[in-house]
Amino acid sequence: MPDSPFGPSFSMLRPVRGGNAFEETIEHILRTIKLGIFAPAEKLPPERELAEQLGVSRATLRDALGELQSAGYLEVQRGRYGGTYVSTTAVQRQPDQGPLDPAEVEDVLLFRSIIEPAAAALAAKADLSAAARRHLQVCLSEVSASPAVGYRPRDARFHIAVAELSGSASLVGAVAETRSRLNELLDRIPLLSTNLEHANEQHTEIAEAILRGDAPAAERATIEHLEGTASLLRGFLA
Amino acid sequence: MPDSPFGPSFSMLRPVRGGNAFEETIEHILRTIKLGIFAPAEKLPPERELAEQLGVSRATLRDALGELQSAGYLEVQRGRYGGTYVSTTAVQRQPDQGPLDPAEVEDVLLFRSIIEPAAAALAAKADLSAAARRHLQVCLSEVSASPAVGYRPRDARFHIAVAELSGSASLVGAVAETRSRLNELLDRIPLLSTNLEHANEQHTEIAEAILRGDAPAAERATIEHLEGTASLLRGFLA
DNA sequence: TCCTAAAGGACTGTTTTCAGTCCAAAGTGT
DNA sequence: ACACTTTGGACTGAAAACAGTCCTTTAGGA
Repeated sequence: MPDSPFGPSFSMLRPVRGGNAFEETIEHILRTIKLGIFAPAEKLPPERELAEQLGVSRATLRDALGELQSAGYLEVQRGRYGGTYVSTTAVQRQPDQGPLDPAEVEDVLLFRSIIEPAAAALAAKADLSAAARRHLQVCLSEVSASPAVGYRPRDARFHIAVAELSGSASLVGAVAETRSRLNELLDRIPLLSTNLEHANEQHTEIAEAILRGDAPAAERATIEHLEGTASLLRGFLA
Repeated sequence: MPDSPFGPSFSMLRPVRGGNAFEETIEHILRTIKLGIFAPAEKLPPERELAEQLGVSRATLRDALGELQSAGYLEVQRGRYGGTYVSTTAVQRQPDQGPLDPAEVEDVLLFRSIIEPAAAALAAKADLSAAARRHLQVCLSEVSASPAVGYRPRDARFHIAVAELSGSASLVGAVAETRSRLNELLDRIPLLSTNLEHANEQHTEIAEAILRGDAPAAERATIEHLEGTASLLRGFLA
């Protein structure tokens, strides 16, 4: 079995784990915030519960929460009916002005262009409950009404909502994970308001196609929408 | 933001890590063997190197290797030019006769039906090097020539090879991971030799379509091939 | 024949992570 | 007012995982 460009390497040299539990926990929570899974002012589960869900000890979780708190992402209230809340005053993110890695950009865009249209098509084919339809509409209206500040998490939330309607847990995971990688890249380029308008129109088109059960249209609209992000991102490669 | 069927739950309650480093390492190495990434009689990298690649300490890695050794998966030779080798005498796997989880079966099959045809189509569109073409042919001939014992790893290897030709690292990862989940399911049902013949024909069809750059044919052949596995597996759900 | 290099084997002390326990704060209801 | 409950906060001892060091085996070459 040759080793040069193929061979064992690719899946073997991959680290078994991302890092230590402390850092991984910070990353994980930060990601859920940036993906809009926890919106500002929303309450996280109690520490004991969250620790169990994340599979880390409460001590480790608390270290992570403490870090995020002092970084301004979380606010904590003690006592009964207290808890940990996502900070409403969005953390001022200074654009991470590292250069974009072209290979990473292409990889994310390509993978995304495979799974997201498929998710949209599946969602359109699915037999959606009333709650599901409402969920999509809520996410759509929230992203449409969003100002530039705080747009990205709501955008991500919408795309994940589409994946959720597909009914495939693996797809949801893949879309969320890929979106997270995409966010890292988008954080390095400016947010243009003309893009937002286009995006909002396309989001509406996708949602409508899904709600009326038109799978090909949902797929096509998603492909078009992704192309917008793709060319935007590619434009900043040069 | 409602919580009932959607909401935060899905990505938050996911454990940050799979378990302890020791068990994760065992799982990881075992998976690479079952995926055919390391073939029997093949030598693993030296412990020091492997430990670094996997991101675990050498002590932990050694614990895992020791476990796999006493389980019969690995054989160890000391001294210069020694090393850790994949056991040639395949471990007699008693069929894990737990019942199949229908939700898991459907999830794996659905996700697979999205990414593998896409990977095949991309591979066909790609501008393949001579080494790449040869790699695919080698994997094809190895799986075609394989007896029933040891078929699964070579089958997996072929599918992963296709994904590798797509040139998308994320796709390779997704295919490998999904295949690993599929293997768990396939281990619970018997291996029928008529299926092998069909599978071999379809593998050939896929490989030929890719090599002549016929993306639609590669995609179609892959879809057909996956349907075979899908109906086989669904047949055992009842 | 002996030396050397490359590999696995074994040990040690430190850091991280854990499970478990108890404390402190702050609403709610009687 | 008071007790109760739910939450975060703090501590402790044990276990896991780590990095680093040294030992042992073995084949090839001087």
